[in-house]
Amino acid sequence: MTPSLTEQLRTGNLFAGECPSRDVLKHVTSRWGVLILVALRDGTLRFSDLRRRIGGVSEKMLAQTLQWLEMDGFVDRVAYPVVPPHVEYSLTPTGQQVSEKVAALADWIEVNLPEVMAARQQREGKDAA
Amino acid sequence: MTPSLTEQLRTGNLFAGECPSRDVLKHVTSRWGVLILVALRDGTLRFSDLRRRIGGVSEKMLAQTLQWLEMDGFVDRVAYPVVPPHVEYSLTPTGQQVSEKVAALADWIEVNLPEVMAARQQREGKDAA
DNA sequence: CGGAATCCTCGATGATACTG
DNA sequence: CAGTATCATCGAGGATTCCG
Repeated sequence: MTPSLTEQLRTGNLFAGECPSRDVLKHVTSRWGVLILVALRDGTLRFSDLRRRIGGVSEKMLAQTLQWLEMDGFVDRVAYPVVPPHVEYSLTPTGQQVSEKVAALADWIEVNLPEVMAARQQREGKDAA
Repeated sequence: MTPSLTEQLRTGNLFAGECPSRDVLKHVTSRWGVLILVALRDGTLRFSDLRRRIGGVSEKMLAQTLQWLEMDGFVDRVAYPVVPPHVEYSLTPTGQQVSEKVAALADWIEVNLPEVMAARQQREGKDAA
């Protein structure tokens, strides 16, 4: 309970139901939010680039999730007034920080997927045993 | 595209829509999954402990999310055959690894919440400006 | 106490069509 | 190309009740 002296000032509290930090968490850990943040780590990408890169996203959800992340200050959107439209998305400095954490989680899952799958198998006949 | 020699074997691919890693990500980053994994870092907790600790969870979702995490091998469930029932939840070794990543993200959000809130304010009058 | 079962709501997500 | 608008769907999540 008592925060250590070295602990940074913790303004938000995710365990409190009404804390706005819950919204930020929701955006970042949303189905496509995670993948967008990870994808943009490679650099600036266009809308269609992201769409191709992230398997299964619809245009709608990609646009909406990008807006969430843009509102939270994680993603920077630059639209060039040309025809046809040209819009580039990139991570803000703040966005790079979150994406780092998110990517670490994503990486862990991708690397340790076999162990998780194995664990599920174990559970299969657990009751019967 | 070409993985570095030092890169660990990456079995899963979150960018592929059909990859089972998507399910793991869904469980871990679910609304309550994140908070459960973080809460259990402090040690073994009972069902009711978790319920009190995590503001806003319903019994149903707590139970369901715990089952997801248990199936994935992240959470260990021990039920003592006594009356009234006594069930303890704790992190498995694998679970401790994911929770580490998840907690890092959660911490970042809690600490940097002010900056995110500030970013949102900036966006407020963006169009008008 | 720790659920399981049931019913219900709403938002995330999807599919399609239209536009600057 | 990069959306927006609209309509439809599905499942996460919630409220309530019942049980060992």
